[in-house]
Amino acid sequence: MNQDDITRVRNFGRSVAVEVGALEDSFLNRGRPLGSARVLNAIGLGYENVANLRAFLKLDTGLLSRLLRGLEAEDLILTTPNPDDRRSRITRLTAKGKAEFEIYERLSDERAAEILHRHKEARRLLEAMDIVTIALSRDDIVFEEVDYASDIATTCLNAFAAELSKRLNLEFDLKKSGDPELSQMKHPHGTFVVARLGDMPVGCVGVKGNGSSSAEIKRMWIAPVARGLGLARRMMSAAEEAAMAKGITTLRLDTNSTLLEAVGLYRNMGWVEIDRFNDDPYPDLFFEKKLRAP
Amino acid sequence: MNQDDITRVRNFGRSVAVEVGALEDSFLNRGRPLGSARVLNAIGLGYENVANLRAFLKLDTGLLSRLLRGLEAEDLILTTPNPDDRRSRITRLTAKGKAEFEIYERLSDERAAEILHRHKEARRLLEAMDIVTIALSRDDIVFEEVDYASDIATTCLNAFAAELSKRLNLEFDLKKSGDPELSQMKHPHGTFVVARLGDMPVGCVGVKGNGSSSAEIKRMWIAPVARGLGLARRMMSAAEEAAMAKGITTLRLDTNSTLLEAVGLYRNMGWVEIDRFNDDPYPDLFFEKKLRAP
DNA sequence: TCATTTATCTGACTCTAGTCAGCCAAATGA
DNA sequence: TCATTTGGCTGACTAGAGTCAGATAAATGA
Repeated sequence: MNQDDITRVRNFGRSVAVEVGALEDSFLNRGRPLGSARVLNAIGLGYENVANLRAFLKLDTGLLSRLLRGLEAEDLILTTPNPDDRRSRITRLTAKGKAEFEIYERLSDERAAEILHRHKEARRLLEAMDIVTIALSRDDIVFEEVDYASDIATTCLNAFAAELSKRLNLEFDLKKSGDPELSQMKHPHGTFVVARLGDMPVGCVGVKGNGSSSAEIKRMWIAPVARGLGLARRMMSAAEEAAMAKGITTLRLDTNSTLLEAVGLYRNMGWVEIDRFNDDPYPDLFFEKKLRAP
Repeated sequence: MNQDDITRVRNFGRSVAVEVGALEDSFLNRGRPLGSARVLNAIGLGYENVANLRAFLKLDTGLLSRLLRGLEAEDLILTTPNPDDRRSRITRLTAKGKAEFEIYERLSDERAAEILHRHKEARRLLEAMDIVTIALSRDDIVFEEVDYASDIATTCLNAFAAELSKRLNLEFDLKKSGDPELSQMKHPHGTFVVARLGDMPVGCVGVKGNGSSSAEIKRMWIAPVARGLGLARRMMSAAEEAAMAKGITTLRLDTNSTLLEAVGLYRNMGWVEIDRFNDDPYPDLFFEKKLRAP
C-alpha cells in the first residue's frame, strides 16, 4: 500500500462526496429540510417505533421529537401510542406521507438510473459498486440461519452452482436434480446459513445433518464481489456455531487440494485431515473438526 | 436496467454516504467547523486567490470572507493584497496553518489506508474504486496536449504497450526501442493528447505529423477502468481538433478488423476506409478522414 | 404501594451555514 | 476624468441541526 493507492481511494472519496451532495440537494428541492426528509424516509423504510427511528438516525430525543411534530403538522405521519407499552410511540405514514415518500424514492431511483444509463458497461460498473459497498460495509454483514428453500438461499445456491459448473466445465443444475442433500440441511438435524448485507446475499454454507452427533459442511460459497474480506472464516465460524447449537460435536467436509486458500483456512481453523469418506470424483482432500463449547 | 440494478446503486450510495460522514466527523474532531476545515484544505491544495477559493468551494463572498477572518484569527493563514490587482487578495498558509493542513491530510490518508488495509485484495478494490470514480466524474475529464515525454504521457504509453503486448502475446517495449514514431508526435508537426481525471491518466492519443497536410493517428489508448463511458469518441474528437489547429487537413489510421467497436466508431465519426498504407503485420484495415473547420 | 426507570416531549439555548444589502477601494473604459 | 464595474468586506438576518435540563406519563420492581 503506497501513497498512490491512498490517492486513488481519496479521489474516490471526493467523487462520491460530490454525488452524495447532489442527491441531498435534489432532496432539498422538495422544500423540506434534510432532517425531516431523512425521518420521513426512515419511517417509509419501516422504522415505525420512535426508539428505533432514533437509533437508526442517531438523533437526540428532542430533535427527533421536534422533527416528528413537524411532519405531523404537514399531515405526513400519524403517531399513536404503542399498545404494548404506552410510553413508547408508533408512527406511520399517512396517505399523503406515503406519496411524499414515494417521490423521494423516485428521486433516488432516478439519480441511480442516470448513473447507470450513461455507462455502456453497466454490469461492470455495478460489480465495481458492489465490491466497494461490501468493502465499506463489511461490518454490517449478518449471518443467519434460513430455510434452504428461501429466496435468499436459492439465490446463493444458484450462484454457487453456476460458479461450480463454470469452474468444472460441467452442467451442475441443483434445481433440476432436486438435490436430496439439501433436505438434510434443515431443522432439526441440519441447517443452512446465509451471509447478507442488507438484502444482498454475499455467502452461504450448509450443515448437512442426519440426527447423529456428526454432520457435514456443504455448499460453502462466498460471492465473488465479497472476496478478500475474510468472510470465509466468519462463514465457517457461523456454521460451526449453528452446528454446535444443534448438539453436533463433529463436522467434516471435502475439498480439493488445488484450492490452496480454502485448505489453508481449514487447517488454520483447527480442521484436521482425515481419510476419504465419499467417492465423489472432484474432492481429493477431507477434513474433520471436533466442536466444543467455547 | 431493472429495479434490482437501481437498488445496487442505491446501496452503494448509502454505504459511501456513511463513509463520507465518518470522514467529516473525524475532521470535526479537530474542533473546527467543517466550513473552516474545507477552506483551510482548499488553501493547502493551492487555491490561494480568494476568487478561486470561492469558485472552488462554491461559497458566498460574505461567508468565505468570514471564514478567512476566522482562520486568520487562528493564525493559520495570512492574507495579502494581490500585487497585480490590489482589489483581489492572496491567502497563504502560515507555518501553523501548514501543520494543521497536514493533520487533515493525514486524517484522510489514514481513513483511506484503513479501508485498503482491511481488504486482502486491495488491487481489486482499488480498480473497483477507479471504475466508480471515473463513472461519477466523467464530466470532469479534461483533454490536453502534452509532451510525449512528460510523466503522464509516459504512464499512458507504458500502459498502452503493456496492454498491447499482452493482447498480441509479444514483447512490445516502447522505451527500449526508443520509438522513432514518438518524435513526430510533438510540436510543430504533431502532438500528443492525454485525457485525465485530476492526476489520473485515463487515455491518450498521438498525432504523428511530418509537416505535410496529412498526419496519422497513433497510440490511441483508453484506460481499462475508463471504458464504457464514450471516452474514445471524445478522445478522437480531441485529436482531430488538435490536428486541425496545426493545419492538418487529412488524418489516417490503421486498425484491426477484429476490433469491432473501434471500427464502428471510426465509421460513425466519418472515417472512410482506404487502401493499406503500411506493411505492419497487425493492422488489416485502414481509414482516412478529411478535416474541415466546424 | 411507591421509588425508580424508561420513553418521549418541551423550552431554552448554541453553533454553523448561508443569504442579502450596503460599503469601500481598486481597476476599467469611454 | 469620472461613472461603472469588479473584488472583497461587514452587519444584520434566517434557518437548520443539535444539546441539555427539566417535565410527564407509563412501566417496573422491591
